[in-house]
Amino acid sequence: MRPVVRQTLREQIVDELRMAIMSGELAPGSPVIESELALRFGVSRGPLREALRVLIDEGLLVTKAYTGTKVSELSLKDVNEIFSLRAELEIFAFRLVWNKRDEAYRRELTARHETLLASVAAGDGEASILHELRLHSHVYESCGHELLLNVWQGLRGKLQLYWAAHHRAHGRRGPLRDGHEAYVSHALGDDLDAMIAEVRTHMLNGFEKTRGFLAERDRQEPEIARAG
Amino acid sequence: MRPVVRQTLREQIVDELRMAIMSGELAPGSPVIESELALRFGVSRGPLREALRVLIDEGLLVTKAYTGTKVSELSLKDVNEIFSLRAELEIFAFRLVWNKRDEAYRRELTARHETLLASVAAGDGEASILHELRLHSHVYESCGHELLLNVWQGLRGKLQLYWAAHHRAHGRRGPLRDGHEAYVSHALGDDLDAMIAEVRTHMLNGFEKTRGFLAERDRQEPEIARAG
DNA sequence: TTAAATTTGTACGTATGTATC
DNA sequence: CGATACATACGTACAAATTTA
Repeated sequence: MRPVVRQTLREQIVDELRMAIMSGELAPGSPVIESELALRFGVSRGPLREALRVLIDEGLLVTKAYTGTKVSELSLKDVNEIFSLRAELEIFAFRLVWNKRDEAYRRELTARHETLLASVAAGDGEASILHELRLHSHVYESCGHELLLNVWQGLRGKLQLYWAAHHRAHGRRGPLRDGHEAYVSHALGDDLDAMIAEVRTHMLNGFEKTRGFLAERDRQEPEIARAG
Repeated sequence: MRPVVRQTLREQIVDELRMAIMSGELAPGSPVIESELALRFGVSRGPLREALRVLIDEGLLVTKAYTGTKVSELSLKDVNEIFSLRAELEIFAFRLVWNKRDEAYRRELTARHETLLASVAAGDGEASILHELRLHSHVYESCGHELLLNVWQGLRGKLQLYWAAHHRAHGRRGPLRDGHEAYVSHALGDDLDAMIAEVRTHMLNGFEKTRGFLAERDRQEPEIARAG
């Protein structure tokens, strides 16, 4: 017999909804109506409302009392703040892990990079997003600082939400590039200061690469021009 | 007439419960039974469960499915992680605000320090906890980084929960000291590197001051010795 | 195994605030 | 401005699932 799903309904709903949001299946700005979702998931409104509350607290949904709930839309300021804070957190994580790096650390980091390279080579944008985040997660998982890992996972969700939207908007046309050779080689090397500099450069690049897209998006839909 | 409380019941419950937890009225480890609370607050299970979910996500409550919920108990590792992460975040905040400090910044910082000094002089431990956290909050509020402020407020809640327990355990005996003269004077000064060094020292001191208490507590209650 | 305690889930109704016509 | 539609917010009552003693 199977383990019968040892999760509460709320937990299952949270997982499925989070997946749907972060994959872009539920696009940023989409209305999220609890009565509809309850029907779709085949559950009552109680556990569904609790699941929504979890995602609201995570920042993946935004809600206004008595009015409605929708998937978060990230502003340029949000993305800037995510990248700038990420730089500090990731540098801290590398400082913590630096002298504890062992063979397992190096193997796993290399493996994740190769997985990323494979998805990039295959032109799979969806997978590339996941694998890039998985590559960066490695240092947080390795540094032994649970609180830091938690904070990172909160940022990670919003980043993935943004990138999924980015990817959907730009389609899967065009070749992907990796851009993590320096990151990985420094993370395996012996120069901590160089690693720190690389993280700062990497985050700046990440922000610059994305600001153009957001600026364009906000120009195309300046105010939604009161159109329903 | 007053604005009639423009809050939902859930928001009111979250605020009141958070206050009760952080003030120590609900001690760490205390069981939290939703049917009891619903009765006490005079509300139904719906909004109460949603309020509990918010506090669980904040880390102030811990829960196990189908079993129960209780107020979080911080371990030595938790406190260590909070202080170490805090150092990084607060240094980042000072970097951001450093060249934007104006007269309002200096006035407010000085005012908060004087408020703290007053409560210390009055021997009011409860108030001193709040005012110390308020003093440290200032740089996060001033730096213009909303995400950073959010992360800090998450940490702040757990810190306050811990300190309230600390204060209750040690009683209000003994004189309090402030220890923020160097912090404030550097925060008003012109040497950013000195400020950064001071933050690191300050956090180390904060952790060292508290580790003794936690070690003692864990020695007194080693395993709760299967006593109900 | 049973029983108790607690959470978890369902169903349905009403109230309230918001937005829009 | 008023009326109305809509979605959330809240309440009650009951049933089911899970863990622990």
